[in-house]
Amino acid sequence: MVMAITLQEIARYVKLSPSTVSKALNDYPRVSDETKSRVIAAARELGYYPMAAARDLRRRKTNRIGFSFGFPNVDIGEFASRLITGVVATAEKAGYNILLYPLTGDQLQKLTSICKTGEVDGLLLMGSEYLVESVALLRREQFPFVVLNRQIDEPDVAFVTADHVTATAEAARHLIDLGHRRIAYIGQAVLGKVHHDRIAGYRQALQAADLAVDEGLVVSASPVPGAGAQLIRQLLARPEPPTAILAIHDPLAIECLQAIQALGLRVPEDVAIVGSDNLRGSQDSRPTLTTIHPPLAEIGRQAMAGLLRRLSDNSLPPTRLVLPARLVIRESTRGRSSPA
Amino acid sequence: MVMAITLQEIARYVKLSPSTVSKALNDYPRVSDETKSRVIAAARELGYYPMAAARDLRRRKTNRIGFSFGFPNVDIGEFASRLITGVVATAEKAGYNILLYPLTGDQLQKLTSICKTGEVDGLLLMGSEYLVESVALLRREQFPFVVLNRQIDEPDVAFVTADHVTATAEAARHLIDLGHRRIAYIGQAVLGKVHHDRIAGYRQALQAADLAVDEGLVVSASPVPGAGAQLIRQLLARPEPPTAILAIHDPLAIECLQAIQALGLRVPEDVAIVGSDNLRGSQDSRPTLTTIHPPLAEIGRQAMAGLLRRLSDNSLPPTRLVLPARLVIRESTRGRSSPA
DNA sequence: TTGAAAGCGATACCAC
DNA sequence: GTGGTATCGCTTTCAA
Repeated sequence: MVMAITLQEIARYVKLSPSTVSKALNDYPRVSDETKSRVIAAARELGYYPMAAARDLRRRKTNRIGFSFGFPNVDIGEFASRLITGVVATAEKAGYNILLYPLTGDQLQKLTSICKTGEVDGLLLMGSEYLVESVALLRREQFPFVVLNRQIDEPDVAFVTADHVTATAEAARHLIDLGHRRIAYIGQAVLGKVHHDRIAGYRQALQAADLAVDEGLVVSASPVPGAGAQLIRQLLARPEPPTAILAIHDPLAIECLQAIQALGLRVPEDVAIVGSDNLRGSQDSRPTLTTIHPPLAEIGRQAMAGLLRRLSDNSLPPTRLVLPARLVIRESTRGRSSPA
Repeated sequence: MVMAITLQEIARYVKLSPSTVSKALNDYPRVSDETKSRVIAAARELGYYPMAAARDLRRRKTNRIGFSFGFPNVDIGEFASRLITGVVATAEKAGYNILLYPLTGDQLQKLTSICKTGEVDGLLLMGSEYLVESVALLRREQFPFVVLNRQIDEPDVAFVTADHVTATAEAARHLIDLGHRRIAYIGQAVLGKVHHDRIAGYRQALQAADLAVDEGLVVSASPVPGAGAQLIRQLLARPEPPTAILAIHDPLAIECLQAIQALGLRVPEDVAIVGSDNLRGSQDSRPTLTTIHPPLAEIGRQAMAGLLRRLSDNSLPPTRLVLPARLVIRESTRGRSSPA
């Protein structure tokens, strides 16, 4: 890697002091137009780019934002990549770059180090098992951060998420409108708040329709393959089996769907099913899957924008956003139609 | 963000010079064990983490690796995220972090700046429209990099990719073994070398089976939705329509599959179809999709490992790896079976 | 084995 | 409007 040009050399080249050159390049107010253009020309000519480390050290600012996520537990699946896509788009426009922080091992220690090394100016935090402790830590360190896809109670914590409660209620109501009376909810307790939000939405819709909640129909699957299929078999073996299933995310929904079909039942005629997240697979399954679509890229964009706002003026109130999620109705509830 | 502890303060605290403290923390040879442990204890006690910018400046090394990708053209879909997952896993173990570089606008200028700002020690380059120019530029700058998922001719350029030629030949042979004689190839010319590699594999398999290549069956779709369906209709309207399709990637294959079904034909009975990349959707389609599985996470791991090797000793020969891709046979060629 | 001092490359304060 | 100089926090000779 060939030695790069420094600001000093530009200064010598144009016969000006380094400080003036710096000012010219950084568009300071009191530099003559002529000087400015001469310096800029020289910089371009010599192929000058300021060395990041030196600049960061002096400015105490890196123009980098961290994106943290559980790993390999959470890993960079389609879900995270949709978030990142939005994050990157907004960051890019503002001249920021994204540094990936997989949180393995001692997550809290990792976070501490992120705060103290000053490698990034702020952090986007994806829900992990230690979200509560992580939030507490970052708050204590007064490190700028925004939580992705989780709602946080503490009023000074910034977050951007989808409205899981309302979306789930809407999904349940959709099923109720179709005549379903025994609707099961299959969640994953490991998903924490999202899990509870969905249950809340589920209850809300049933109550609004004057339907009693059968607690035996509200279940949690462990996050291992096959757990959903197992639960489906148990649910459908009940004396009064459900006629519809709400699953906490699409892969689980598709696993359920296939388990239902394996039992010789038809979807949606015998059992209807709704997933969540609108992952690619939900369009490709047969029947295609009705699912909740959370605007993940938009969550990423808004979270990034909120973080940038906070960095530019930390007296601004924290960004606390619950974006609407919409229900995408497909064949798994509505009945088959001709392929789209 | 609360002011962090510096090495100076540790030094004062343990009544040693900053240089000694630095050496103790960085595990230098000639520091007494007692001093070392005292310093380490103090650092832990005071919650010291070295400031990244200062360290990077002095060391001329950041322990960061860039991951560049076309954006939004390429964007961070499932494909890129599988690569990144491997990259991150390997980087993490070696104490490196990944910085995302979406290449928008003037890609070559972006690359130049990546080289010269010294923000990262090396670069993983995902194929983009300007891959050839990008490679030339990085070579000229003598910046350490490895190309992902593309084979590069210049012998000193490092890359890690899957064997598209052999994999495509294997897929074609699979179809031939099933009795197919008129096999179409639907690619996307924008994918450059991969596109040509697949065609080469396709020809190779046909020739090996003494089948003539009907050039009318080798087509390229533009990368817009619906382009594949359009081509399918044209191909199937020919006097001698193909009985099997090789598509360059799964989304295109699924689009074709659905277009075939929309014409009232059955897959695989009337037309068989093979995709590539083994994306999630390929398991969920009906029928499920036979597809080529490139070991993307492994490509990411190997590329990262190769880059690290090069950074530790740049006299080592460049990592040039073509990893085997395997054919995953599912219902779209084999015929339906009971759901897995 | 420890310490003093130089310096990495930029920015920012304060004179002029 | 321009320049001198200190400084950001750390590593790294070199001398003791």
